[in-house]
Amino acid sequence: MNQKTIEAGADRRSQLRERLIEVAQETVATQGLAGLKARDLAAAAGCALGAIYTAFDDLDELILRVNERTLARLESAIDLALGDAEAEQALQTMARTYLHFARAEQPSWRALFEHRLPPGVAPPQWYVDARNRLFNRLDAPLSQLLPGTNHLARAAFARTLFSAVHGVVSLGLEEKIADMPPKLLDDQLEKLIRVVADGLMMESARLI
Amino acid sequence: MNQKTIEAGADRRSQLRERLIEVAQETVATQGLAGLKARDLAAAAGCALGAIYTAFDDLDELILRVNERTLARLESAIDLALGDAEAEQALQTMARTYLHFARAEQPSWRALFEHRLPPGVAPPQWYVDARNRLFNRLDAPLSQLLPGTNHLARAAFARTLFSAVHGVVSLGLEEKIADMPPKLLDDQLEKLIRVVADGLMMESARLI
DNA sequence: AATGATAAATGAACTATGTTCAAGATCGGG
DNA sequence: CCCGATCTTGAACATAGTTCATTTATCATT
Repeated sequence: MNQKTIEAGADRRSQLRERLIEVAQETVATQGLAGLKARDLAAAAGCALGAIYTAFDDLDELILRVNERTLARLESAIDLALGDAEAEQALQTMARTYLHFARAEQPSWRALFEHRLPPGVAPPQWYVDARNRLFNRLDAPLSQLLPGTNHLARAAFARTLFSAVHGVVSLGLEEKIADMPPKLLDDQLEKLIRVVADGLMMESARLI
Repeated sequence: MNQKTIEAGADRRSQLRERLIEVAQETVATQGLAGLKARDLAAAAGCALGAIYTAFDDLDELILRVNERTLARLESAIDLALGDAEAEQALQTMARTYLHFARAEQPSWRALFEHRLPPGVAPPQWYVDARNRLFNRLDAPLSQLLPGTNHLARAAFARTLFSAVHGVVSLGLEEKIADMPPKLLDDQLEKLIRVVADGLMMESARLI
């Protein structure tokens, strides 16, 4: 087999991958992770059941690819919303955008956190990287709010703040706990950021 | 059939329920929700496969009962740790206890949030109540920190604060993102509470 | 104690799902 | 046009939760 053949094969496979990711993404967006079934997926993508496994090791890999795209959309939404706001405003905007994104794409967003790899299996590096890019978005506004702190400390707190916001959004949108009027959730998230920003400024002041 | 027979039947069934909950709880604690299989469960509890469905409608109901117990243990751990600490210290203690509990019983704790009911199915009231009891634990310290606020506003923020702490713990313990040294997580959680407590005091001061 | 009616328990069978792989289809080079 | 290498296919397998006809146990009555 010559080079051309190999490329043609690789190309067909990557076209199939692309189609499967798109179809899966659509399913996850409308029916959530639990709605993703190998047989339905194959039917919707117009390929054989077994073909899925020529494009991906298993459904976990496909799900991670779908999640990667969701993370990319989330990143875009945040970048778009950010503009050149600064410090507390930037944090407020990011938190609000995160909440809006989660609301607008609830099943896809939930899939980011619902999906679990088999025990002992580490997520691939490309996925870890995609996630870390999100945390980095917080670094600039935090360095404005906390001048003079070192990068590592800020990165750690950036992650903490992201997690806190995620927790509020996550449990806030979960009806299992108690349904929360949308306005209340908006306000609570804003309050949390305001309180944290105030608290951080107090920390800074204390050190002077 | 007379009354006695009915009672004997109900009693046997409730003994079976108890045994199943205990065995399931053990499995969830060691292998997580994903490790809970109907056939293994029946074998471990020494009953027939079908007997599970005489005691519970389905595995979801059993899982909710297991989760109810986990929530009860979490409540106990928090009450025990609290003693009569006040305001910020109480919040710090609760957050720390929550983190410790999550670490000590990671699979059981994770099961609280991993488990999803089929779409459209609401959780039973007894489960919602068990969850709300947790949020209420935050009310007393918050009312110290925010004197003069009304109960509803405090309850809303109590939930927000719980969610924020949960987010930090949840993503902090998740290796999928990036593994976090335990000490760093401890410190970050403490910092978040300190910052929030400071921020809240500033809010209060502003109103005077 | 024996009997029959009623209830409870059982586990084979059914459905649904991810995954594999032997068999067939496809394709390029000679 | 044929051969061998490669890719594609979907039936078959493994493993789930759930059901229900059958078996077993229980208990009031005689």
